[in-house]
Amino acid sequence: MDELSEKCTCAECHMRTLFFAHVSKDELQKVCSLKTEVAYGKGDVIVKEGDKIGGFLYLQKGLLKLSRKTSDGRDQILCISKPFDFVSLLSVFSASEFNYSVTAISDSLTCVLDFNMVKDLVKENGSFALDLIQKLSETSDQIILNSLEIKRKHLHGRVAHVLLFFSDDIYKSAVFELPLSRKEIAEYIGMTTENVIRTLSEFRKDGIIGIEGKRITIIDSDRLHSISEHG
Amino acid sequence: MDELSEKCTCAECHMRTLFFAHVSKDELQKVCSLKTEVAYGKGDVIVKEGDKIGGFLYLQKGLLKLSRKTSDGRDQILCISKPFDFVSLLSVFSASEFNYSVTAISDSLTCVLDFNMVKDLVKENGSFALDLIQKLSETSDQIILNSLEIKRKHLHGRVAHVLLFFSDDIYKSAVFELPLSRKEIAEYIGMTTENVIRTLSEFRKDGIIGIEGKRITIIDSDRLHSISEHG
DNA sequence: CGCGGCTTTGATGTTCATCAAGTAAAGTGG
DNA sequence: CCACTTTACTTGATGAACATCAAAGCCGCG
Repeated sequence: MDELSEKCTCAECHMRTLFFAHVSKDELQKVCSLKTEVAYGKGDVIVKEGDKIGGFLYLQKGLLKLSRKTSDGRDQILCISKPFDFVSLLSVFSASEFNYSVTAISDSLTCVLDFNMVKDLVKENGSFALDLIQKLSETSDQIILNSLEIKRKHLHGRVAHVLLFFSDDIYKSAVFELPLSRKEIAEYIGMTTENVIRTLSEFRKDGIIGIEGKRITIIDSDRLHSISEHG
Repeated sequence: MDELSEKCTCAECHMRTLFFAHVSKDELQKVCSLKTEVAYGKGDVIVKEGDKIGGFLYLQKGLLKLSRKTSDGRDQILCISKPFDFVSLLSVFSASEFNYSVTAISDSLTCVLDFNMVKDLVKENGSFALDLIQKLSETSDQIILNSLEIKRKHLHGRVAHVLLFFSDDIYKSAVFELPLSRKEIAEYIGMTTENVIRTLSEFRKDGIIGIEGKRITIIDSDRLHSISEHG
């Protein structure tokens, strides 16, 4: 118990309420006894596409990107993941290797649990199994829906979409530091770097946003929402 | 037992090996006792976006499309689902309403289980829970990966991709009847109907495929694979 | 300090959506 | 069963959206 709370404050871990709501103290202790916390700096690769799936990965703090390499050597970003949101649940249960790479796009803290422990917990605790299924389902729903939304929009709409994602969903502030390079934004929404930059510049010229390097200020949020929605 | 095998031959149901591998005869009987089989004709709407999630739906025979309406009134098809593949697992566990519509694109037979029964089974049978999680995970992985593949391709590659999907994955034959209209293909791969037709015509002129209405013949499969892969 | 990667802008060409117009096929009501 | 309507399919012409190419400034880092 003491040892547990020394390693990390599992007792106060947000995972407990969200993910382990139906897990007893004893069960939690068992799972947490074999956990490892790892800190990553911005840009660090946490998982590489094709890596053997070892542990069950959970994001405590920070931001990650999930990406894969296309057969012609370019990168595609499938989603940006924040704590609570996606627990790198993708393909953990369906494959023996990761289908995607995971990279920290801001300083991050992960918690790695023993995969077999988690599997045992699923087997033994039906309520936890249901919670896990729900979380997994939500995660994929979100990715699929988001991907369809981006697909249906034109360049301007897509860039607006990304800006609003960071402003509304991640930072909850009109001013924020973009954690992605222009190139990464392009990889995320499926366009070229040049056109991302061009579109951002146009938004600036039209007084919709302010840009100082990576620092973005949303000036006319209504307008940006309208562009995101109707092109 | 007799009654069970009269309703449908649950004992031989393919679901049993794939999905219910770790479910006992008694458990299976309990779940199957409350099942309903429903047949649908081509074009029939099985589930409409926004419908309350009632049962746990499983495809026994046929082909379905999953689609949603965009805010500007167009349709987007997210995936084509065949038996075994996607068990309309999407959003069943994460939402109270369906996020997508489900429509039969060929004559189909579905099996509807009581959702609470399935949930109980998850709670009581840990091995089934793991099987379900794996299936769910595979399904979403497939959709996400497929969506990324389509996204990275140009028109020609996308059309080739769809043709090969039906030829290689679904019908396993060089000759087949397209179950989708040109318009639906367009909705699936994110382009206009006109350009789908134009691209098909070009493939025909180049001697890559044969077209008689909905009947497609893959003549030069290698070439089509190459187009799908490298544009 | 110089090299490589990120950023920016402009010019150019390609890809693709849109518009228009016509044919074929399939359902509908008298 | 046939005229009628609607829906699916097809082709061409045009312009808009977007990628590509080119060139230069900027910044961090060894």
